[in-house]
Amino acid sequence: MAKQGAAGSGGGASRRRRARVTLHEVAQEAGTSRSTASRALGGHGYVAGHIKERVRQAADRLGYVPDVSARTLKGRSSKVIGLLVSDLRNQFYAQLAAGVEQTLSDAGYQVVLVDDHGSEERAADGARAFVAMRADGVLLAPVGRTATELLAEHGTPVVEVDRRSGVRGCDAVAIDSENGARDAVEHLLGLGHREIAAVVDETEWATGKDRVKGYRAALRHAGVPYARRRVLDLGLRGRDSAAGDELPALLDANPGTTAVFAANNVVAELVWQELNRRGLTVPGDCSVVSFDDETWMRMVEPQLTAVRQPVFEMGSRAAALLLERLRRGGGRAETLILQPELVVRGSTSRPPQRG
Amino acid sequence: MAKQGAAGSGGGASRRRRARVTLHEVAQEAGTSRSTASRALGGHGYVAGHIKERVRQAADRLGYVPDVSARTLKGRSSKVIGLLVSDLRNQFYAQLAAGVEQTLSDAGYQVVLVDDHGSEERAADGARAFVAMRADGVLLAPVGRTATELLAEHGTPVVEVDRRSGVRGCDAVAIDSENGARDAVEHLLGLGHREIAAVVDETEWATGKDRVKGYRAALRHAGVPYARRRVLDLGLRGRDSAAGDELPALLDANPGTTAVFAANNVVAELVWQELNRRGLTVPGDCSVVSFDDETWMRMVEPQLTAVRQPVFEMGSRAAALLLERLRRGGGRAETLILQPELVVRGSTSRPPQRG
DNA sequence: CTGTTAGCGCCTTCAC
DNA sequence: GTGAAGGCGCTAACAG
Repeated sequence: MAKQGAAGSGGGASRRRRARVTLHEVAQEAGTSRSTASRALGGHGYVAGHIKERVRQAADRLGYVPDVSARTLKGRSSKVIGLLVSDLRNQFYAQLAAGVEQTLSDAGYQVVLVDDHGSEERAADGARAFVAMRADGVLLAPVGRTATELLAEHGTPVVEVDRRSGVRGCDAVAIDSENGARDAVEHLLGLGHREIAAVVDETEWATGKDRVKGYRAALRHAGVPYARRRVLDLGLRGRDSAAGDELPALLDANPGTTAVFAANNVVAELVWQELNRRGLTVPGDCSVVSFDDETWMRMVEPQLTAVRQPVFEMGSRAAALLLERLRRGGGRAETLILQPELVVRGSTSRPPQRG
Repeated sequence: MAKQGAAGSGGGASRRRRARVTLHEVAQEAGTSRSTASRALGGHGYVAGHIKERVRQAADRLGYVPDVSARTLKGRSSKVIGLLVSDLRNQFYAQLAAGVEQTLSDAGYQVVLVDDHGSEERAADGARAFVAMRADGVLLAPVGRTATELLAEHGTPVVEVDRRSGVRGCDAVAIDSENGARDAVEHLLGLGHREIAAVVDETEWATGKDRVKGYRAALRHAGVPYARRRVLDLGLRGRDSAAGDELPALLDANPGTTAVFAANNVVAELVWQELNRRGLTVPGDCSVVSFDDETWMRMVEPQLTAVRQPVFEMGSRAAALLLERLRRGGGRAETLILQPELVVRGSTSRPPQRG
């Protein structure tokens, strides 16, 4: 699989790390004291114009880059924000991270990324690392509550993204899952579907719970009876294993099913594949709606009807909220709810006529 | 789109950041000096067993977390590695980042993520930030050479991923693009195709250049003439705009085209959509091979024949190579070439018979 | 306007 | 075995 290639032009990697250029040397080069040099570069306090210029040039000439550790230690902000996601390979989190990164780097912050792979322990380790680095704040996408608590303990400002753990009221940004799910299911009901299955990942957090809530609300509102056996909770196992046989079992147990509501991109993928495997046509035999709209859903034929979540935006909004909190300091915790949007495409139609 | 939600349980976010617990306080609590406490926690030097225990407990009780800035300043490693990618929204880079993150966090390092959005300037800023943070090393995925040069200048170890800029021979990990492309095109030739179009993103870096090279090598080897007009270089514009009309123009100008080689996931997407738009069936009217295998390629019908790259692995290998370099210090620069693998699926078949 | 002084939190000699 | 002292690089007081 891998072979050792020819080495590069050589010698390069062997160059020893050069001694770092410090403010002291810049000052010497410019013929001033360190504090003056500091002021000249930092732009604070009084410095004569020509001196400032001289220092700047010296810094440039020497390739001076201020040392963040020293600055941070001195008590100023670290300009670091922690970002904890639970699976970067999932496009959802990748988009989220991209949104976060953009906003933060525009504001001059650095993003430290931790992927906990759904492990509460890794999440806690990440949180500790953020504290150790004196992160100015942290963004937390779904993980347990230990990380949140740990950070709260240390007084690090936290914004939760895509879920609300309810720990101390810290700030949060989330999608209106209940509403989105309700829209999706009402769309199916409006087309005439009555036996609608729901496939979920987890129902422990608000995210999953609310989607089921929305599903039930839509049914109730339409006077369609809710049946527990039509709801499958894969319990995060779906993420690793190939969902085993629970999904097939669901379909087998409910042969009358004419539509499936998939509560996120991971389960949508499983549903789509299972229907294909069975040779069922979509939407002819079975309609499908997904909560979350990924690339592949617009590439397949028919394209999937989906609840589009502004994921990138959610990331940048969360980052902005955190920055705002840093600026303002205290104050009431805020929760921002973003509305998703149902995009009707080809995977939903009227249910097949019963023979 | 967004509305202000109800505030949380209140007061939480307003808690002022508590004064950080320092080694000094731990020492006091344990009734020792700071140096002893330091040794006890660090596990270096001589400390009496019971004292060590006492210090540990004190630290626990107080929730002590050592300060990285101070440690870094003191001259020890920052335990930070920079990661620069050019587009986190692209699954390719997200996977790469995931691989990097996993390996580094397993090794106790923190990952600072910068997304330069293809801008050389942002890349340079990122590089400077890495230097400022005293990053122990940096991983660079495609960007110009300024970032690499800047880091080399400061003596920061760099591993280039998915491309080789050739700057000083720094370490690199890449996919064998030429071979992969050649495999893909030979597969098409083997099926009987003669008029094969190639669509590329860029030909400035080894990555794109080598894929075209592989394409040409396959043709040459099969004695099929190479025609410049069958090669389209979208020049990274494809990433932003909807590829404008260059792709349609390519197909119009080469009506005899029976197969397309798409040099990466971005162009593959464009090609797939364009063929669909034209109502051409795949592979009936036109075969398609993609370099890079994304989720959607296995969801569509027919599934795409693709050159699978071990992207996640490339990330973790690059990270491992960097760690190795940090351990060893100097030595010859190394380049690791990973072999991709052609996965034949449904989007390729024999060319249509000419009427 | 500029230089001197002090100290952020940690670790590492060096004496005891 | 343990404590005292110094300094990493920077900046905020304070003198001058």
